[in-house]
Amino acid sequence: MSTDGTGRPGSLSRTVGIKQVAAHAGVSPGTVSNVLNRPERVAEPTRIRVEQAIRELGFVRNGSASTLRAGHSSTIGLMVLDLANPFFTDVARGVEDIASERGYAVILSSSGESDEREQRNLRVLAEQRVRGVLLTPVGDDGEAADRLQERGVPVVLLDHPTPRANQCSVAVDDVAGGELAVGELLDGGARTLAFVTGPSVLRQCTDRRKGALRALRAAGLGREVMREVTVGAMNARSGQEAARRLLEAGPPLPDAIFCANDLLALGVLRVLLQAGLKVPADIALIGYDDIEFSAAAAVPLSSVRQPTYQLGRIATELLLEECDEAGGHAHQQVMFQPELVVRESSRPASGGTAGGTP
Amino acid sequence: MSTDGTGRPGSLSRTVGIKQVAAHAGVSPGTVSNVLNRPERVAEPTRIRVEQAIRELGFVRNGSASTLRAGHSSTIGLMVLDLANPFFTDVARGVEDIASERGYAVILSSSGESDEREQRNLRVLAEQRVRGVLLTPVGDDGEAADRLQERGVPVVLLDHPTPRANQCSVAVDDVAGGELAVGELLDGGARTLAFVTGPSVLRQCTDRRKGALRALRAAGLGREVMREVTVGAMNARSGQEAARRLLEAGPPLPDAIFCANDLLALGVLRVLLQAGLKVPADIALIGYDDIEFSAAAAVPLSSVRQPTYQLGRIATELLLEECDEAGGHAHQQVMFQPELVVRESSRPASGGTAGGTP
DNA sequence: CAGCGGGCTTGACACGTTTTAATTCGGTGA
DNA sequence: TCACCGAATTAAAACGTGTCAAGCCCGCTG
Repeated sequence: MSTDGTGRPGSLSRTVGIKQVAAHAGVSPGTVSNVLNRPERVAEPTRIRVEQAIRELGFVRNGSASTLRAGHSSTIGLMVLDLANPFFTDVARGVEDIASERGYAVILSSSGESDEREQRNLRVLAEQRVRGVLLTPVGDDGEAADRLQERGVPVVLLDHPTPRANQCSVAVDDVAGGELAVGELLDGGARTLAFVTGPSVLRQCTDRRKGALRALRAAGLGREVMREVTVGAMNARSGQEAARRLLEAGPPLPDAIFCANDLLALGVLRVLLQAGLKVPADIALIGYDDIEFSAAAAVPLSSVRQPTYQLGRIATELLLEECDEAGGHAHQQVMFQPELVVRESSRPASGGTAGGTP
Repeated sequence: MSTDGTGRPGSLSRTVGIKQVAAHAGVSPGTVSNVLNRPERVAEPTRIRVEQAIRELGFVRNGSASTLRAGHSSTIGLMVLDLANPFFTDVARGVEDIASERGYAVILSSSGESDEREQRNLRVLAEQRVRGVLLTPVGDDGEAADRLQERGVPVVLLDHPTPRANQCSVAVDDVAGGELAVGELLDGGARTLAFVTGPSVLRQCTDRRKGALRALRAAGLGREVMREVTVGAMNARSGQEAARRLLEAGPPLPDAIFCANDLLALGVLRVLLQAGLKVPADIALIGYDDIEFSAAAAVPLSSVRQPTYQLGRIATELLLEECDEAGGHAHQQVMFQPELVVRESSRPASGGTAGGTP
């Protein structure tokens, strides 16, 4: 009874490893490893015996040892700007679906729009020797991505286009989106605007602004008709702050407000309504992302829809392709087009049940 | 420029490990390890030399090797029911704040309310040899937690009370919360109710139901006045489905609806308004969790607030305490009390300023 | 029957870090 | 002068798995 195969009668046989399994099944450790990694190479009866031993001992493979030996783990990192933003949780769903389909696990991480936290968390991913990283970067310089790639970690930029040919990216045309949004507001009759936006280090913000300006130009308006309100984060709380600043600024309120995302817009909406303003009659409003809650807001929010879930899926597919095919991988820059979703918040004139694009 | 310090000009610098650093600094690998883990044990000048070598070579420690040697990593796992639920992302914020404060990284994972995914993801965490796990379990039997604990992985149950004295848990009294919610509806004059809820494997659902029934009893009403609508998931889409089922069921609509969480409630609200019903005049509504979007809904949603962020913080503190103090850790079961938040959706009598849809 | 080849299995080493015991070295008290 | 001390550093032995060359067994062919 004392011969449990470990040869260490004195100590309680703690961690069960590949060796214990091997002893219990009467094979060598190498064979157990083969059962785990290339089952086709091992004869049926042996395989079954080993699998049974695995079950009986409750063996779970030690990922660190695997990773150490292989040089990389079977995990990918996903770094987003804000986990509390439904946009990113939708993306994450797409990522997880594809990854788990292919046998990869996902380490989810959020930079909270902070450069410093981005760096810290990327370092953790690097220490974990993740197989690859999906990154929505805070800054625009791509330095973080470069450092990882130099180290041999494939990176796919997520919701961030890149001009460089040596990396993959998946994004949505935010300039076009901004143009759509402001175009809609102008179509609704607005002549003065406000643009509520987050930190300018976020490409999403600057691109959507660029699109907004383009729409103004197309309508023959100067950029001076658009007041800009910049806040520190792209969430509802900051949206409220922005709206308060707008209201405090004085009576000549803009005809309409374009918010760089829906969270900001929901915050703005809340303060406007509390102030007794009618949306869109007194002031029109449009957001960006078309998160689920926008449709259910106090005034259903017009927005710009992105293929969120697809974004995550495609990015993950590209990343895993890059991981699997060592050299022969052609980098791609994928760009989706956004879609205008008109609800009640953007059009004072057309109060229609059957909204939709003209 | 070709002399990058590695001495291998031809190939892209091989993986730089502790050995390369040691060679570059003219010390032994052991000393480098000491610099990383117990800097106080190494003399000032050597330490500085090593630190410089680390910077020059761009060394990042190989986490798998550390983990392998130590037997466990410096990461904790956080497994929630649904990442798309703002309740859980708030909790996650609390977890991350404490964890990173203590030098731990967090692996975020979601079971999507699926038993199978919970198991699969817990296995991944086990393979990664996480230091401990924060778990909001899908089932009620605690079997998953047991298996981990047997393997020596500390587990703290999150948003899930436990009667067992051998594990920690942090939770909010959902029975009391359910009672508060239905009490509010009854106070508003409702005499017939509907309870919209998710799968009964979720303790949150069954406890809130229990509280609801308790409130009915307290008001001298029988449980037959409360119709139950059970859907497959606790999100807005399922809420919409529930509301449709309620409407299709026929004319004698209940006076009020209690939803097991705010996502369900938002979905319900949307369908009710689309059907031309006035909330709360025609039908009152209350949710649970008090997520941020509830206050901004078409009809501001009454709800039951939980100390979400605190939940994450306390749970993490307990977990890390259990990890650090090997034996001398006293298990605790923490239970918070929820708080009723009354807005417009729950009281037909107390007329709000603005109502329903335009 | 010898030789051969193919399918399975084995054994041993390497991965990068931590840790323990051992070593060096200059200094100090007896 | 010597033994001894403490501080700083080193050498070497793990940790559990994957890999790969080598070995084994068996049936088949010449």
